[in-house]
Amino acid sequence: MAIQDRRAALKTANRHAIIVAAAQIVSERGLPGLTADELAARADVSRRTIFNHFGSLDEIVTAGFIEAMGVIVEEFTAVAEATPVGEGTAASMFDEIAQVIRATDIVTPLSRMLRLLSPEDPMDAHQDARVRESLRIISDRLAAEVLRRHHGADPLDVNVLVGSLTGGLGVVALHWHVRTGASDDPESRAVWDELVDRVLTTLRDGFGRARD
Amino acid sequence: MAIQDRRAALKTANRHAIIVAAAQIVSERGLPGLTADELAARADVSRRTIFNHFGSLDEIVTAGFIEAMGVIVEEFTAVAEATPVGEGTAASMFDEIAQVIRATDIVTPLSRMLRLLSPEDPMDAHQDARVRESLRIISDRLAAEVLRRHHGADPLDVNVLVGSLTGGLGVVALHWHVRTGASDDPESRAVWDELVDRVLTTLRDGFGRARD
DNA sequence: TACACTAAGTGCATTGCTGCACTCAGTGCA
DNA sequence: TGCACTGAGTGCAGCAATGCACTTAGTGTA
Repeated sequence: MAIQDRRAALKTANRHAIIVAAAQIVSERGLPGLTADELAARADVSRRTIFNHFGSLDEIVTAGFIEAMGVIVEEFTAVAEATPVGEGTAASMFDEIAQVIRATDIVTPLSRMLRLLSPEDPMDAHQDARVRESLRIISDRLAAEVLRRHHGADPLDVNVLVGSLTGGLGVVALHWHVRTGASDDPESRAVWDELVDRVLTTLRDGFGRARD
Repeated sequence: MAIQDRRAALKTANRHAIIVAAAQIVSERGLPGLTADELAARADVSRRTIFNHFGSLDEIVTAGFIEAMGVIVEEFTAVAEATPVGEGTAASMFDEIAQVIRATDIVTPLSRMLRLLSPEDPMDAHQDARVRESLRIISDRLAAEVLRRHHGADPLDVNVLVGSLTGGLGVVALHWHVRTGASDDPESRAVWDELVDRVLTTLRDGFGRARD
């Protein structure tokens, strides 16, 4: 990692300041409360600078999303690395991933992320795309981790496994958002755990055995 | 006073940061301790920027001197404006100025200024020029204030009066520097007051009556 | 319905900062 | 005494931020 010169450092810092300021404003007032002028003032840059870094206000919100996403990925990685390697069967790989998912604090960053979405219509196409993108990132990361641990595993199997899991997680996330408003409190966390358990159990036992 | 745009504001702030940082470094290590690299780091600008603003390191020290000078002038002005106007005789004008001088906290800024000078040789020509310049500024300011208050006063009389006073003050300042190292503490302040009293008394009573 | 206003976004020129390479002067050491 | 090193200062080009004017789209009001 090369040492940044002052220019690169300033550019990076300003980009970050814009993202952070946007997230704060949206958090306080919602998306309609985000204006370029106020964002510039809060980020301590000129308005023109905002558009030097980003094509639109919407893009900044997405960048905030991706940053929060990065937090989840980091957590996943740390927990995954601390999770014992199993036998390499499909079931043991599933259990490893399930363990990682359960052991990772997803609610904190997810709550922050989902609050960046419009509260009125969490299911609209644009925001759905954001959630999908996030899940693709997580999926890739998890698959890479599993393949790293199990050299002999068939990549297709792994990707199907991981894809199914994260697909289920995506549904959970949106369902949880609708149900709890993505607030971060003991009740919403209980709901999250319950929903996660449900999906993990269903996927582990298979859909053919569901709801005996 | 026009509102500065961000560029002008940054330029001003950087210039000031350089001056302040230089004063700090010199205060801690003396003039030989001032290097462009360290100054840049402390002022949080690039080294090249320093020379965008100033022609030399020496010029920065002088700028710091002039800034401290500005503080003295401001104090003088404030105290002078709060001092009652006398009858307009030479004696009363002298007393007004003497009152201003006594009522003004000169030691604080002067201590800071003199510490910017080389501690080894406070009397060398280059630094002497700085002190002279400072006294000329004060002298001009005082003379202007006296003439403002006394429209009927002869400018020559006023300038002789003020010039003699500030000349005497200059000697006091350097003598005080040699004697106390320009440190700012109760002892050095007592020395300052004693020296000032001495000069004021001598000038008020005249040299012919000194040391009865 | 037309107009005025507001705010996002764009184009372009300017500004001050910055990086880099260089010169010069001073210093220390073999 | 010559050389290597260090640090102040200089020249020049590039960079990112900035200012400013403009366009476009959306909204509200008469």
